[in-house]
Amino acid sequence: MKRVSLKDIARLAGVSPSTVSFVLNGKAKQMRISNALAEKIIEVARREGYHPNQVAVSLRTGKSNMLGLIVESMSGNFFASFARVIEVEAAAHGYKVVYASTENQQQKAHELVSILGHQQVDGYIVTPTPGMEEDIRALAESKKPVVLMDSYFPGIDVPHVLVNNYEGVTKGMEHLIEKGYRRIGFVTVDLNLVQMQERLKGYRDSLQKHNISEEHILYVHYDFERERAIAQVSDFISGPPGLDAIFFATNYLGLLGLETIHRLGYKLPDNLAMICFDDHDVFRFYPPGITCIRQPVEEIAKTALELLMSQIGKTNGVTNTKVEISPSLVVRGTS
Amino acid sequence: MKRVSLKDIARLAGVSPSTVSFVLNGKAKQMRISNALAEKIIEVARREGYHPNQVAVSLRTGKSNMLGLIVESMSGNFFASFARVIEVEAAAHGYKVVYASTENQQQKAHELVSILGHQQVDGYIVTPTPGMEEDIRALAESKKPVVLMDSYFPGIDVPHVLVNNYEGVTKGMEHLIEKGYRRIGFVTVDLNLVQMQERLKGYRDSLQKHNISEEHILYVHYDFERERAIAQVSDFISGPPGLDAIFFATNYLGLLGLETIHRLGYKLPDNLAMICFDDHDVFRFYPPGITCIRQPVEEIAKTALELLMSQIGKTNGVTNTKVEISPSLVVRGTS
DNA sequence: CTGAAAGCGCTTACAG
DNA sequence: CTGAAAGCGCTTACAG
Repeated sequence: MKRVSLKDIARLAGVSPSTVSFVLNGKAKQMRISNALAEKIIEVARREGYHPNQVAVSLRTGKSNMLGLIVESMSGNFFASFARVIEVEAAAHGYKVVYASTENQQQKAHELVSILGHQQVDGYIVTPTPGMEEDIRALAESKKPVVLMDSYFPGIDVPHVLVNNYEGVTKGMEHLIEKGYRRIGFVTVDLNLVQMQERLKGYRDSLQKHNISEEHILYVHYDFERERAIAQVSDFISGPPGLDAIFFATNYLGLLGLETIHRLGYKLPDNLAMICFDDHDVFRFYPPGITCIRQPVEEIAKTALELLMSQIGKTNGVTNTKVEISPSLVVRGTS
Repeated sequence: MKRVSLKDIARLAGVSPSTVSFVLNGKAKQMRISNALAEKIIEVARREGYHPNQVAVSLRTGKSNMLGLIVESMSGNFFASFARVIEVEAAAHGYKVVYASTENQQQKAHELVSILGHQQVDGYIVTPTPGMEEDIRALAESKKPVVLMDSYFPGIDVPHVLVNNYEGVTKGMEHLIEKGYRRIGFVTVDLNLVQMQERLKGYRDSLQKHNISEEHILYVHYDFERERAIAQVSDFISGPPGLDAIFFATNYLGLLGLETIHRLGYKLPDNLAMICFDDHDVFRFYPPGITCIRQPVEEIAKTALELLMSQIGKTNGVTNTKVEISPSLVVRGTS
């Protein structure tokens, strides 16, 4: 049951460990080792079921072949989809992924430092929360490969990839306006995040572009209880001024909208249109007919990983790259 | 920007690396190192921001302080909740968690072997799928700490923890019967999994116990397209024999039920009751009034981790332990 | 073409 | 009480 080591293979093949290492790492040619010998070594390794001890490799090379994925929360469909894509893509590059969720302010710093401190990962993909600014800065300054996603810090030069929030909202607004809606409410959250600002701007610019002067914005408080938020949303939907469409600026807000629909017994004000900026996959829980601005998670994830890989590849510092992915408009059909 | 090593600390403190190692690993007493010296060393380490290189520790000790969590799918609320609990609990024991999802048959074996082969994790928590039987057996035979959850293989002696499926279904059935429902349909999946068998048995035994002879079972085919499944479920709900209650045996089936509700425009047959074996958290997407048998994810996760830790602790072989957690009945209210 | 040797950063018997 | 030394399993200059 003992694991076979490189040395074992060397002994079995009658060569030195160095030779085995060269062959198994594809440097046979380069080291001008005869084909016959190389094949023999490979055969022995295969037969004995040899797998290099990655821990030893890591210690020796200083690379762990692991990536750290730090997200806000592990419960949530967005994370789930995201993580899966990252995992698959990373595997294609020969990397494994270690996850950490920040959940709350305190822990996040700890997690970061802990993983970082032990230098066990070769790079990071992070969904930053407002409190992480300094951690990210530290990471960037120590020249660690990092990619931010879903948000970023305007003051820090780190590559980031996110959905084009502005475009998403304007797309949705165009859709509504084209269908004749005019009294369009916008439900957002009172958090000072850059992506929220962009979404709000999209709403306002769209109205302005079409000469609609009525602006109806509901700011849901960041950390109210759910019930209170639902009450707010419910009032917003049902009360004056008699909106004919509602735009939910986030996934979570859309869910509050869904709950409101439930509460109202699925009896919405006549023809009320609902549209929502969707993370991912919550979509399918909405009733048919609801429109969503879908975040292209797969694309975001893939892009983030590419960005990270290119950083790891060159190792010579990090350039600030911003990639914005276009979201698409999807109408919840009956399938 | 160079990381400080143990040797650096030793030099700075004017002692040998061994002494530093002893002190930092809490073996000062045991090695009868003077308090003064120990404190000095600790102070130097703190000041220099020393963190041991875990890779080196792993190589030397043969322990990685990492756990492998292998699940069927990373997208899904069950995984998300589960993973979070495991992560937190593992951290409390000083372990990190590496995730891998099997998604499909081919990859799973690969993943397993790959992680296992590189001996990078100290133990495994696995949600087994039918095809993994041999992998699990191999793991168990090599005396690796493993805990199965959510399912298990009757033929393999590996500790496992799962919800008490039988109890869950009977609980739900009692609930329905008590409320006067008699024509209760059971929607299940035609997969030969031990937990499905137990759920079905719970349904049948409950009927029998109350002398209800009408058995209405819908077997939804394991890998049909979604539309076809929905059609089946829809027929089952609306068609003869005029069921007055439906029991969905899994989370996924419950979602098909939800979709059916959507399709029917929320107009269910009069007073039709729906009950569903819920993984986790999908619950909140259902309309109010629906009853769920809730899997206590947190408890399952914690138990699984405890089981794993105790195995890792003693290292002397694995005993077959089965832990069944009681699920609870929850009615989706308006909050 | 191939091997002996150093070294990645630790831990831990072993010898004072 | 404390230090010198071996060794975990690899990779990679270096020397033939």
